[in-house]
Amino acid sequence: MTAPESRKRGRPLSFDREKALEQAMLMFWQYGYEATSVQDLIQAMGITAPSLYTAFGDKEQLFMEAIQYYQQKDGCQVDEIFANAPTAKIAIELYLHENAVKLVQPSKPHGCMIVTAATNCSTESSHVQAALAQRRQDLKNKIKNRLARGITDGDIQATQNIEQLADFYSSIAQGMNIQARDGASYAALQAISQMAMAAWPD
Amino acid sequence: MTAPESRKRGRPLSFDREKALEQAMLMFWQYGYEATSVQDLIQAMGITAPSLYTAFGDKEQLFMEAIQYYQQKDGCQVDEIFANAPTAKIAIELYLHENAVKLVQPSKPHGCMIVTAATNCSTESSHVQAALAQRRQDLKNKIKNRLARGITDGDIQATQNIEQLADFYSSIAQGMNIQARDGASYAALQAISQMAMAAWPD
DNA sequence: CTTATTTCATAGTGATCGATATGGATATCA
DNA sequence: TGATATCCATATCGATCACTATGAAATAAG
Repeated sequence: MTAPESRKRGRPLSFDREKALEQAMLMFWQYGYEATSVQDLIQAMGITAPSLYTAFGDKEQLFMEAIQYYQQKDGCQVDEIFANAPTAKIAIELYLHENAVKLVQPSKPHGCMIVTAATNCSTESSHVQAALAQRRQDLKNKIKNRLARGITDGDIQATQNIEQLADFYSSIAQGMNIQARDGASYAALQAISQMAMAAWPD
Repeated sequence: MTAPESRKRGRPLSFDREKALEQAMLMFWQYGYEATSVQDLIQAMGITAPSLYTAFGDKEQLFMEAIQYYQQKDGCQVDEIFANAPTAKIAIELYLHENAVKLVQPSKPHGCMIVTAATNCSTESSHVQAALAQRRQDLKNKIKNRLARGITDGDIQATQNIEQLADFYSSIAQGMNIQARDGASYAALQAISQMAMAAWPD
């Protein structure tokens, strides 16, 4: 039903759309949604304001695309980790480790964009804030689902409170995020995640 | 050496300075430093812009005063808790409990102002951001000192890694903060703090 | 070629940002 | 009383906010 991919008609883009998006992501990641001005963005992306608006819609749509790009490139690949881990405990352990790695990547902003990029928002950007909160909720649900699979697989006792465990370990990941923002090293983050695993109910 | 408290000369303030400060704190607490405009502030405080500037200096000084007011009125009284707790473990336990209470006070913004109010900042407000980071560091140091007292008192083994424990429990407190921001109940926060205590190295 | 389509660069939109100049109002002090 | 000091109300400052109108430049289609 879809028409065959035809060449676009008019003048072609004079910049790499993905590279521009990456630069925008880095700015949003470091400074957050509202604190990053369009002026900051076009400077980092190396394009002019009209180019930004024709290529990405507006600031909010650009941010949403940047979030998506972040999750693909610099976020934890939690689906893959959870699918491949043999037990729920190992799944959480691997996730927290991956989290520690991603929170302090060299020459990238420290911390997690999903947690950090829209915490201080005026009422006008409440949907942006809500969108990130939803992504955090999605992660917590994935944790919960992986724990439930642990019960099915038999490596978690059925009496365990899955909801509570999911709350705890997503809280751990978010606490590690603040620590990373405040300058914690990879080793310090890894120590936190190991201590958190000591609370696992064997 | 200081002169006796003399009545001020000119026209007196027509508003309650402390109540105005409290309203400013609530705005900053909910929306953060940069996302709260001076317009928002004077509306909440019930005063005009010139009154704000003569009474509080500028937006940044008002914010700093609001932070101080927050720590006195709505923050965890950690010094008192740590001083009175009989053991380091009980000290941390009581602190996390107090934290849960303060994070979801009814008819107040959820979460901790010190953690939340200046996470998304442009470069112009980097000193505000740094000031809050310093307060978070202060708290971690207080935790570390209380743990060190535990070694002195004999309720923590001297082989324990104090630094690592302090990192972990301040990380827990900050993770609980994000959860509270995202709508966690007091019961859920309390469950997180109890799970964190399960990681205590007895 | 002409025409249609899209992007580019320049310049500027109204709105809001934090902060203030001005002058009248209200207090204390002598 | 008059002098001094401080505050309040109005109006507004230049700068920046997100965003766009305009028209030239660059491509594809016919």
